[in-house]
Formats: sequence, C-alpha cells, structure tokens
Amino acid sequence: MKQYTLGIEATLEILGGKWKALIVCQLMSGPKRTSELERLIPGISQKVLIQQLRELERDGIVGRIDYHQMPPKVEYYVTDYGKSANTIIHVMCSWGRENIALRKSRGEDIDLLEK
Amino acid sequence: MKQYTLGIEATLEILGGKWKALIVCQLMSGPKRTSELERLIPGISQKVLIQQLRELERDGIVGRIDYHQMPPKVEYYVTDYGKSANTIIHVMCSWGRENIALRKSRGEDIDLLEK
DNA sequence: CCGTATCCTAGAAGATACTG
DNA sequence: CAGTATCTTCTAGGATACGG
Repeated sequence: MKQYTLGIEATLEILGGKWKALIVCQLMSGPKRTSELERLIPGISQKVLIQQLRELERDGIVGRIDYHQMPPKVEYYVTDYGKSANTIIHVMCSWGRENIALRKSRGEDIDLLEK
Repeated sequence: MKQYTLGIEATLEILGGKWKALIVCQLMSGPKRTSELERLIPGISQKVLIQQLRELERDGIVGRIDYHQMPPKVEYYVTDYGKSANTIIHVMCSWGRENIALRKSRGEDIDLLEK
C-alpha cells in the first residue's frame, strides 16, 4: 500500500524532475516530433528525452503517434488527461518569468529567451 | 550570463526537487518549528530538511525566526514573496489529490492521508 | 529520424554521531 | 531542540556508440 500524506507528492512523482514539466510545457502548444522536442529543449539528451516521454506516457500525460514511415516519423502530444495539468504548467511558467524579471531588476546577470 | 529558455526552469530551480514544494506547502498554513516540520514530513531527514530550508531562505521564499531561548526555539514561515507561489503549491496539491483519487478508483493500492 | 544499450559520474539524499 | 559534520548510498541524468 502506497501512502501519500499530501496530494503534492503525487504531482511531483509525475511531473517532477529536471525535464518533465518542461517537456509537457512544450507539448502544450501542440504535438511535436522527437527531433523538434530535442531542439526546443536545449541541453536534454536524446536518451533522457525518450525516457521521460515513456514515463509521461505511462502516467497518461502524453500520447505517442507512430506514422510508420521511412524515415521514421513519430509525434508526441498531451492527452486529455494531461491537459488537466495545464494550470500547473501555466502557473509555473508565469511565476518563473516574474521571478527572473525580479532578479534581473536586482542586477543579476540572467536572461530569459521566452517572450 | 545565465540563460533560461522558459520561465518554468527558474521555478524548478527554486521549488523543484523532492522536498521543497512539500515544505513550502506545510508552511503555507502558518509558521512551524523545525521539529514540527520533521513530524509533518515523514521520511525527510533532519539534515536534508535544514538544507532545503536554507536554500528556500536564500531564494527569498521562507524566513527564519530564532527566539534565542534555551532550549532552542526556531520558526520558519513563508515570506511575502514566497506567498506569491501560493497558487503553484495549491494547484499542485489539488491536482495530485485528484490524480490519487483517479488511480484509486482504478484499483491501485494507494491512499492519501490528507483530507 | 527514432530509439536502444552501455557505461559512467555528480550530486541528492540517507544514516549516524556529535555539539551548544 | 536545532543544527553541524562525516560518511555512505543511490539514482537521475549525461556521454557515447550503435541499429532499424
């Protein structure tokens, strides 16, 4: 029997870690091919990207479409259930933006590419 | 120059990891003593708790009050700025609760103590 | 292009003991 | 009670090479 003391623990299991929220965030704007995701998420390795996608798939957050073409074409998308996490992702994005703006106004040498 | 591609990255730096959101969540309901937090967050070690609190302090999310008593009494609280993360924490809690309820209804052997 | 298989390492986290 | 200091363990994530 798995025990949770707070709901937030489940959220962290599913969307926590260094990359998952970032991946879902990118997919929120529409389906993407593997190579697109790799490009959109600088610093992530192919292995880790696929690994995280598999876990998000297992948890019902994203889906996978294989077009069975040659050369291969595969797309990932946010499932209906995954879309229920839209608010979390959105709020994390905007809070982060504000945090960066704040630190920047204090003279920190940081920058945000996202507009 | 530190570069971010999306705001969400900053959020993850500050509130990501296994424990931080959980700690802030507990503090949202009011200031707590170190020992209270230890009790409220099963599984966390004292070392890790203090460590995470120090980082949250450095990032302006929580504050620390030392009452200079003997035996020692110290309280941690969410700063005004930290309260701006209230929505994130709240949404993560409720999404997680629903996720657990969903999985439970599917027969998974899990339980949530939080009511 | 998409994915797998290895190997490897940094750092997060656990265990324990010890101070004021 | 609050906090520090070590030491150890563990695993998420990184690097690289290869295959359909």
